Amino acid sequence: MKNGDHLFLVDGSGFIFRAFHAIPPLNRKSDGLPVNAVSGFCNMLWKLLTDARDTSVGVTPTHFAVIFDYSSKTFRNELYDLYKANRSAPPEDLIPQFGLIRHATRAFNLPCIEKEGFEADDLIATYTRLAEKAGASVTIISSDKDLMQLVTPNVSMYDSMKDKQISIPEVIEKWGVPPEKMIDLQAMTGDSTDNVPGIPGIGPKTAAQLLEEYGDLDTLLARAGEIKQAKRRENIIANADLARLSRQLVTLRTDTPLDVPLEELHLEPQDGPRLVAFLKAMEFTTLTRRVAAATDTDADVVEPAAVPVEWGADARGPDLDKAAAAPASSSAGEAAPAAVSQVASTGEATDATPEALAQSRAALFASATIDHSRYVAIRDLPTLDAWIADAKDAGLVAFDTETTSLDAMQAELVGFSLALADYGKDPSGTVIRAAYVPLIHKTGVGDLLGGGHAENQIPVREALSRLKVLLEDPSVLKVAQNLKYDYLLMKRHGITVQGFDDTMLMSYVVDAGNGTHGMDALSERWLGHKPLAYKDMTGSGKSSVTFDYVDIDRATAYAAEDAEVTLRLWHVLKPRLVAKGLVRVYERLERPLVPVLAHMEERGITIDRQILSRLSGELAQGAAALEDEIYKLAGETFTVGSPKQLGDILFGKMGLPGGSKTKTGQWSTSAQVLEDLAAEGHELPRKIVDWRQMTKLKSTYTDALPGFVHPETKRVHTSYALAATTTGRLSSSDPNLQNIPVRTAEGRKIRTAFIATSGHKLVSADYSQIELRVLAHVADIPQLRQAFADGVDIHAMTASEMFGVPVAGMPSEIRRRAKAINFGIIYGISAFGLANQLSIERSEASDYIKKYFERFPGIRDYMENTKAFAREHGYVETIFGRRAHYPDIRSSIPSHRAFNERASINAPIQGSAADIIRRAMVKIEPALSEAKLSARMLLQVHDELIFEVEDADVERTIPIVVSVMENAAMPALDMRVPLKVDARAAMNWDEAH
DNA sequence: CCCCAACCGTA
DNA sequence: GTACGGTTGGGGG
Repeated sequence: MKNGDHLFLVDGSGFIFRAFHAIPPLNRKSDGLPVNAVSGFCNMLWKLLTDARDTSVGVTPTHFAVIFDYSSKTFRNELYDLYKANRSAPPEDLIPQFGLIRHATRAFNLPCIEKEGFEADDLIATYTRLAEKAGASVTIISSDKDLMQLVTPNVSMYDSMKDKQISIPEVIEKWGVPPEKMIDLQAMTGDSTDNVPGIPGIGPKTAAQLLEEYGDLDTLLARAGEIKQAKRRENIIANADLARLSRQLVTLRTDTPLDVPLEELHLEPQDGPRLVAFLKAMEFTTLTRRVAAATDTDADVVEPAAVPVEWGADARGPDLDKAAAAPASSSAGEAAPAAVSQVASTGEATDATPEALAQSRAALFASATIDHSRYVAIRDLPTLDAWIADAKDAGLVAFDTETTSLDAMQAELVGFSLALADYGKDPSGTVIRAAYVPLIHKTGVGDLLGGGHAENQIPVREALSRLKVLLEDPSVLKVAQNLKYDYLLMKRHGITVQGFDDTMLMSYVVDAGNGTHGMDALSERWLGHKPLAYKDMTGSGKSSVTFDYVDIDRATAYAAEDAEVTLRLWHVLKPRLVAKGLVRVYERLERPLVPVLAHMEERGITIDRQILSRLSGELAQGAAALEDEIYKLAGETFTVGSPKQLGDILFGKMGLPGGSKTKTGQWSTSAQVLEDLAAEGHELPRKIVDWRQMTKLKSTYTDALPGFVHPETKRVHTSYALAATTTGRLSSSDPNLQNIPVRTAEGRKIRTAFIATSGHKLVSADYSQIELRVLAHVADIPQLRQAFADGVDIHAMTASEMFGVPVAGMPSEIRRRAKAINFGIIYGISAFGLANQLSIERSEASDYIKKYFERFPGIRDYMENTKAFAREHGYVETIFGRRAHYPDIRSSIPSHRAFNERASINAPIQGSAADIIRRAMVKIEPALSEAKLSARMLLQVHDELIFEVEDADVERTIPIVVSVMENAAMPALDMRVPLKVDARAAMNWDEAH
């Protein structure tokens, strides 16, 4: 080895642990062998061997080795028998991968180095110093802090998962000390994962500070008596020996006897067939293809290698070894003769009634095997036209799009898939066929530059013109999973889908509360089939590609399968909807909301970035100033945002009385606890509360929102989830516009940044007390009904009933308590919760509840009846018949049971209110267009709708919106309580609200 | 890279 | 005490 050479040393043992946790589970298709870490390892090696210059390492290796730990017992155990004693056994799925990774290393033609009695880190240290002495530079592929002591101007580390080089400045940035002081720092802080003791109470911050002051550990120990803080001084003096022992443990040995001399680490050329054989055995198709291409190997003629699998001490049996050696299954999708897959026959009778036919078809569609090899890619117009004609004949087609993004406003259409059922003479003759229409797939893989347009794809415009005819024909039922996404995407291409069903929403109506409603979950639940994973097509994380870079055969298997699964799910779910009497809920509260929400998302809302940027600056200044004061009060710097560190300061160092504990046993530092401490006159907690508010507003809102401004529309487009909650509420994300601050004056400033475009106003219309009104209706409480009919202050009325105080001149504290009780009722009240909310004794809260039930016995009846209903049926219902399931309501664990009881008391109230605003939303667009008004609905925040309205239309819009909302329950239901809506117009959301 | 815990914003 | 989603810190070993 000579000057200018570059040695790469991979910390194989470190990598495998980190990769195992960092990379999602990946199992070999043919036998389920876990291979996620092996996959990450192979991809990393390949990248370094071919592409190192393009990573942040920036150089090409001349020498290369992978280093492993030999076993857990090393010379360090002789120094300290507890070294690494608290390591638990590795996860079961990791065990076979240890051996596989060594096989992988050899398949890559790289030295695989380990030595009994030494850790990988010692071998790395020894090679590193030898290479350095020879004039070479070294890159250690690891992010382990234990190796940072090796960093010098010639030696750096590389975190391959973050593509981050770790040199001297990075070490200083992270630890506050240069690499040569890392040993002393680690000796002081210790390491709980390796069971290195260190000095108790000294963390990295303190250690760095002490090293800064005293230079090194020995000096510090010698002069420990000078330390001002009494506790710290005693600690260090008492534990000096532990620190010295720890230093021995963390010091890496640079004199490890080497079996493989440095010279033999010289990088040799790849053995293409050998590596391909290994990768084929692992069934890493993408990497196999890449390696085959780069090494000029014909992958088709290479047999998969026979790789033995070691399951460790408690092996799962030899059959896995056999399976491991078996050849990989052939890949799907090449020139299939026909796109048909036979639906399995269950021998069910074919009764003539529609219900019976549907039931027997449901069983058939649920029980077939899915065969990817039968899918076709449609790559010419005549074929597409034929499929569309067949879809029109059938009157039913499953439809799915493939795109470049989860964000429908930014996504580019890459292709689409269709699935059709030909029912045949009787159900057992039914066949499903599915096809994918690739539109803009590229050749080559995404991470190589360029990649041209793949051949034989129908031009997008032609395909869309044919698709438009199908999608806009209301007589053909389009079935999709999460149609809102595809609807919005198609709308952006000038296509308005008409005549559709959505399997996600069907599932949601049937099963809210019973698991999620994504396609993979539904497929497993109803079809017993696990569809191909999107991640397996595109990869994930930094190395992922967009779907247009997935090769067309694989894309066809994936996309056509999605359409087929959707079609099958529809056949299973539709009869269930009928059988449970939920068709009306689906058709009136779910399906019609798809276009309504898609339109709202497409419109978006304007935000004023200047306002946010100014607020951001103010918050940054405020937070920085508070930080200074916080450090001063704490007597040291620390990460204010870390509840753990904060807890140590407040309740350890400063000795303040701790309030509650979190479920992990940490002292809670919640706002409630800090407020209590502040009330006792402590300065620091108040500052923390203020700091938290400022940083919260900054990070969650003022900093984040501008990032959501769409590059073309210049507006913010949230995404509403229709099937995410158990109760029937919507949720909003990316960004969440349902949690924009309003309670504090500081927070409300953020709302001023939500503005109407010029010539327009924002109109906000919100239901007043809708949940209490629903409660008054469902529980039929005379006093509540009367109060709402009379329009009196409901909380004051409650207080008056309970405490005998007249409404006029009601003290605010009494009203506050009544208000908390009213909310508590809606939440399925408990004495514990009410006591917490009001900061009173539980016994006092109990008395309140008792009193409340005496005055409003109908509410106790409602709560008891609801619990009994939930226990009997496993679900509860809203006033419109929507169901929310609570499968754990019969749990034998009292706390779980109580939780489910409270939730099932809340669900009919929250859910009925959600149903009401859903009905309003469905009715509002037709009402506005009937009145020829320009108002456009933009946002929903559970009990509030926000519109953007031309100035001239504002006055006429408000009464229409109010009327639609107040009458939204009708005619389905005549409520015993009036609904009340307040509406206002202004330039921004803060003033309109 | 991903997940959890803690915290906090909304109705 | 209900229902959500987002951010940060910290762990994994």
